[in-house]
Amino acid sequence: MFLVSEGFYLAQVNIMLAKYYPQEIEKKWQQKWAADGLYEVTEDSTKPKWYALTMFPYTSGNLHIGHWYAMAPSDVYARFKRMQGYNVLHPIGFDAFGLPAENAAIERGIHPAAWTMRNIDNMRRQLKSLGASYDWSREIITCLPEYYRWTQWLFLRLYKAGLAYRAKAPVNWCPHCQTVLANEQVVDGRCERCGAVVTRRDLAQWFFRITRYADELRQHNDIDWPERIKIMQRNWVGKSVGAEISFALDNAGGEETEIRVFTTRPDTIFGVSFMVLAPEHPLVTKLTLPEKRTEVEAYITRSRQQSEIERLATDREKTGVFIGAYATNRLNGEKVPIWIADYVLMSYGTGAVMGVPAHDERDFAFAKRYHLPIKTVIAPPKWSGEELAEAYTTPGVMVNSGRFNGLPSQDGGEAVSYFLEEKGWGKHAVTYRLRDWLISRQRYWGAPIPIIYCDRCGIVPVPDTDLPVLLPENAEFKPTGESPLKYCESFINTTCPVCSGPARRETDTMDTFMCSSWYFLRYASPHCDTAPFAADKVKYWLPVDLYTGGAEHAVMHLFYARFFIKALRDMGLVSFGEPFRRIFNQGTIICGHQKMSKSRGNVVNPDDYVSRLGADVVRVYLMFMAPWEQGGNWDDSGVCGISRWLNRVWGLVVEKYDGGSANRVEAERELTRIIHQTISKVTSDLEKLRFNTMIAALMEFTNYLARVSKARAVADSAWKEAIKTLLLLLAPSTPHLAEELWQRQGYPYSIHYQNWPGWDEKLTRNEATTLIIQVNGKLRDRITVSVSITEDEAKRLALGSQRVKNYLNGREITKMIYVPGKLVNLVVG
RNA sequence: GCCGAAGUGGCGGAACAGGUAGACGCGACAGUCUCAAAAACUGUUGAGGAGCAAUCCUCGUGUCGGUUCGAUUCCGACCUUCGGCACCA
Repeated sequence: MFLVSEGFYLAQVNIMLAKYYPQEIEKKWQQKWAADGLYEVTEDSTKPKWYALTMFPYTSGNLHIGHWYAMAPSDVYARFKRMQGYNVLHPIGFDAFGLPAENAAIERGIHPAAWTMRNIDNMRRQLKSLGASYDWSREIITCLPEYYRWTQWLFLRLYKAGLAYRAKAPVNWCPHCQTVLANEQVVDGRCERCGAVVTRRDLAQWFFRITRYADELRQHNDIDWPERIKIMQRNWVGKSVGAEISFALDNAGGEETEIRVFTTRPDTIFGVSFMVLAPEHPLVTKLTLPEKRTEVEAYITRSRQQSEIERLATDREKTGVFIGAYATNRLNGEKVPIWIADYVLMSYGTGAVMGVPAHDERDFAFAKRYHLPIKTVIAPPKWSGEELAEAYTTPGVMVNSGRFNGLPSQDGGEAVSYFLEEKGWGKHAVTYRLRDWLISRQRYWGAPIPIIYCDRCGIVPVPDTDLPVLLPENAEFKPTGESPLKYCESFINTTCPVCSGPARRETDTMDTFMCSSWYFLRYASPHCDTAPFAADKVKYWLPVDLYTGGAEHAVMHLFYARFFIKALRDMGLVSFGEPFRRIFNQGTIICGHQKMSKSRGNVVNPDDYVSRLGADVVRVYLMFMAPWEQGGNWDDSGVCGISRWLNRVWGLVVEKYDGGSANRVEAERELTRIIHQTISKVTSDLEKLRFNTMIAALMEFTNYLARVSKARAVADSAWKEAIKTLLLLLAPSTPHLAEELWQRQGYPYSIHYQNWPGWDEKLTRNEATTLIIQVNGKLRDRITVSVSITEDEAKRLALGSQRVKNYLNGREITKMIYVPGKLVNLVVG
């Protein structure tokens, strides 16, 4: 190890030039790059653009090695693209509003703004030490008024486009965070942030009409996204195609005449033997017979008390209550009993289902439990009229279905739907699982919703000219279950922009996912003060070419951002419909084969390694330990291996090479071949984001060069060319080391704007190869041959091999397989 | 339960349009240097076996089958791990 104590370093200072001392060169180059604005970019129509974006970090205080894992390889790729001649936008910023900051600030008794800004200072210092090629002049911080002014502006655009509305609805309430949550932030009935069990509340809240884009959000046309994320988004939208069907009510004197249900299986309508309403369904109180009232009300109370988790448990036995009323299946005139059961959800479809026990597992279980009739109307293959042992849910042929008998399920469903439409008893229908996005939060640390309530004028949007609606600094922000802004008199009291009468401000703040739904647009013109973004700059830079980050945002950030862009497109504010052309999810980094966590005490702090070993070493190690998408295990001795390697690289370049001028054709031809092979391998690995094998190729190249150096095998000029290539290939991965050695070799500043080396395919080809000789598929001999060997020659060599003869034992060869230039397989009986 | 990804030396991982399994690195062992240690450098390192030796043989990519001249790679079943979905009518 080159690790040295400070004292030792000072004593050895006279030999420093010969040693790799990353701390020194890294600081030096970082300062120079910053002073020169090396990575600051402007629009340039002469170059192709590349927008390389890494998900911006949340301002939690300290960047851990997981952040590095997200940022180092993506920076390597951005640098690679820059050397390939792209005009690369590689920005960074901070996602700064939100609950964790607020909670942490409360715990520590300081203001969230102070806490957040202090964290940003530290994180900025950490990020700079990584040596990433960020354009710091474009830094954005979402909690500053100059940013959230435009978040509010965008809220108002959505409001004016009819995409933001206020409604009273049962919403998810996190009792720990003391705020409502969007559906996307509830995971298995628990708060996505803190894990508390979520309860229901009826509150008037602001929603975004994301459901209007349900169909488009299911499609991922012309974008290169991980299959996993596309599937999650599609599942989240949850599109179901089927029919909405009306069942007749004939309760004498009642005003209600029908129950509407949604089904994906209109072909099973003749199998309906009961109806089920959600306990919260508005018809329940109207239809329940007096003698059933007590029992029904008790059931409703019980299901209300149940938590989401209990209600969502799938292995629970189905329960329900008959309410005493009947509905009529208009297709066959049958009267069926109406039940309520909590397996039917008010929030989906019409909140009512038709019970077809023969062809639905849930209905089957329910019918068995309450002894309801099970009537087969879709015949399984080879069915001969016997009772079904379990629900038959796959397609079949319609039976016991009157005029529809004999139709296969698919066609039958269509036929039934058309028939219903004809009669006015129903229609084709599509239902989505996706709900509108609830964006109100009853917490302090967020952008205020720019809305004013006036007794005379009602809901009045804040005029653009009055933006931003500033978050008051002096508010008491401890959570109470209501927005802290409610108690801030100076904030809440205002005048109506329409009638100038006294009015009150909306006191809720916005979900922080709103801030991150458009930040990638802001980077194009981060200081624009007349609009959230300058249209021409967005036109130049967007969409993002490669967006990298964790997979945990599949149905939150990535989903919301897509919605935003589609809405902005429809308002004419942007000209594209997808924000991110390609998405790549890196894996998770662990330590000691366990997830890193403060409680386990296994959190790896990059600062320690950067100060001891250098940022270049950390960058390379993160890339080398495993494929990027897989994540990996942080290992202290592994990182030392990288240190050793970079030391050897340093030595190889700095040491005097004296190869004379002798003409050594063979060795130089081999060197040329290996250089070209390495360029080819490194380039294609980088394109595929296969950083681990890219580094391995560079290590092999270094090992090879070490042998060449030791043998003084090639002339000085050839050696110089080899070293030049090595440095260029290293530049994206080890920017400081490469820049330093580049300068020492006398090349012009900066290596990071040099052209990426090209290669000649012809020169990568080997002259000799190893021919594999097999007998019955087992390796028996290897012979070095020319790559241009003919089939006959290869077979002759195979048959001539003494080792092969030992195996043949005089047996007859029945077949010979030849793979050109690679292998001969002799098959014997 | 359903869908998806993955199981390779002591460890992280290479190699898969089917064709030399274990690149590269870590660790370990041995050596050089040193009074010694660290660092650095050099060599060995899948398992088992034969030989003084150079060498050679057998087995080996989660398990069991199949296809094939040949399977880590393709097919089928199963086991394990990790993700995602899960009363959505």
